[in-house]
Amino acid sequence: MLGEINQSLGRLSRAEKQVAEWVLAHPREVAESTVAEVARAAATSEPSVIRFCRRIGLSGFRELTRRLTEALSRPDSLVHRDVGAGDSTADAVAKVLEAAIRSLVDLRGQLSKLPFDTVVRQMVHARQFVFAGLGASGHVASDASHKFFRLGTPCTALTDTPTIRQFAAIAGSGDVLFLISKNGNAAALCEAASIAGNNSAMVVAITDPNSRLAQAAAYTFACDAQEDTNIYTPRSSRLVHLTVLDALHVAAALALGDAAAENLRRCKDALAPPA
Amino acid sequence: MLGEINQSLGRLSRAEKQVAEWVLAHPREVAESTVAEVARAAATSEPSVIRFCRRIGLSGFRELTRRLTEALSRPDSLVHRDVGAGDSTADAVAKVLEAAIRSLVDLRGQLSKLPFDTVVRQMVHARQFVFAGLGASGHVASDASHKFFRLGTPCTALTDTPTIRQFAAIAGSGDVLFLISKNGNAAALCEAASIAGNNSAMVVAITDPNSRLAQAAAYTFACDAQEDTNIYTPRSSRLVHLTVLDALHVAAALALGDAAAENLRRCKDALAPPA
DNA sequence: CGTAGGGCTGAAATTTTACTACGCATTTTG
DNA sequence: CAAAATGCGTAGTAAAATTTCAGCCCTACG
Repeated sequence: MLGEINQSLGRLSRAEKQVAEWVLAHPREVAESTVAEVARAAATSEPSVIRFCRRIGLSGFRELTRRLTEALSRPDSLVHRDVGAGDSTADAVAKVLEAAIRSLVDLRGQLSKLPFDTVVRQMVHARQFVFAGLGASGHVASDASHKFFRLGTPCTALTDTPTIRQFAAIAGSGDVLFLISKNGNAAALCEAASIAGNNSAMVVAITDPNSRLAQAAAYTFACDAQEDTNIYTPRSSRLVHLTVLDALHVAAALALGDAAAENLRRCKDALAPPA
Repeated sequence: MLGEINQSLGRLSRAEKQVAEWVLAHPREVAESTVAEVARAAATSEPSVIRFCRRIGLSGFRELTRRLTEALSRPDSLVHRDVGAGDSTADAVAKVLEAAIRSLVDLRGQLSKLPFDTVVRQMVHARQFVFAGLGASGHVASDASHKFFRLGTPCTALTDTPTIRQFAAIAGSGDVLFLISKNGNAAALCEAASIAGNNSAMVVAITDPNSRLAQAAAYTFACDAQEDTNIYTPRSSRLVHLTVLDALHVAAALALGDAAAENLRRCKDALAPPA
């Protein structure tokens, strides 16, 4: 849809082109707007908006909005563009959200390559889970710990370098160490991975597949760290990491069976006591 | 969407139920119809159609058609089923991911209703940002604080009840208090919202729109808390909250202009020093 | 058994929105 | 340089969405 508009840009007259450009730049807003609003936004008149719709082969404005909502509700049809200094609030918000959705859709496309099965199988017998991350990934680690402890297996989150180093030194068989990092080149994490691995702990990295950390870990959940040349780009990787851990959590709960289910139920009741 | 209608069937009156049933039976037709046509097809009057739309939480008929075309053009119109004890690891992982994507897509559908513009405009002049949340939302608050401080405005995260209470007591003009909660019925947060509001701080809630907290706050980012009857369901609300805050962060950065951009750039360099 | 009240309903009025007719202006062309 | 043509926006029209309001039915209570 948006592609077709782009293609016919050459055949349009001045006012129509103004409309087309606004539609291309703000499709989601247009999908919820009225003719008058679009006309004002494109600095032209209402008839020009209608004429634009006709020119690209639609029956009228109603069909334009319908087609746009259709096109935009396919999660995979997003055209990701970076946020720039000229963007309006609505533009920026929309772009951030689309980037977030896209990163999860990308993850979905790679699911079959991720070692969920293997890792979960080993988690069932673990003595404890340890989640380690620095900076933003530290929050992800805390969140994970906060979630996994409900399964009944002991959990900790480590969010600073010295503590992670110390844990790696005392890690042992039965310990599962999750190392979370966006681009996976923090030296402390890589060293921790090797050391803990040598101590026969199970080391799982959630990071970029081409990183040093990924090499050092026994298992890796590959989450491509798209380079952020743009200062405004938020770290969508956090979302991906959180979601991977969510999935691991659910899968582990299932693998652990009734005992874990019972623990989860009790946790739920503890928050909202049943009458 | 269709599921929500089905769910609220019980709460509808006779005429509204007729409309609901017609919509459920012929969603595709409704998406392209007018109010009059639907009224006639459902053997009722136009106002009843409108009332039906309002009753299920929409702003009017236009939004009903928009939502329907969205729902119908979604490639995975497979009904999301909860994770169950019989699921394989791969099934469970796929479902978790599907739910995560869906929650963000839903958020995107509601973007225009969220007060990004208003809130950002006031954030520009803020003296400090304070993010408060309990439990899992506490991690979201920490993450937000960790992110917003890069703009140059002072930031804190409060993640326990007594601290939140104390801050509300001393909050003042120029302070922006973000209260993050999944279902928004924690008493401490609600009280903090009122108290801080009375102290002329700006109170922004990121929570369920029907909650007490949403009432108590000056501005609300409505994130529907889909009830989790299922013990395995992870809290997708975290993802939504994080993403809302990501968007706010970027929008605020743009609104703050060059000074914020410069701060962001310096932060980036601090992590990866340029040669 | 009657009546007051509340809520539901649809006819009609109102407002909003999409679309059309027409004349002016600018460009195009012989 | 004149005549034609094309495109543009003002103003109007038709249609659609939404609100208003009076009647109705059902319930509650005297």
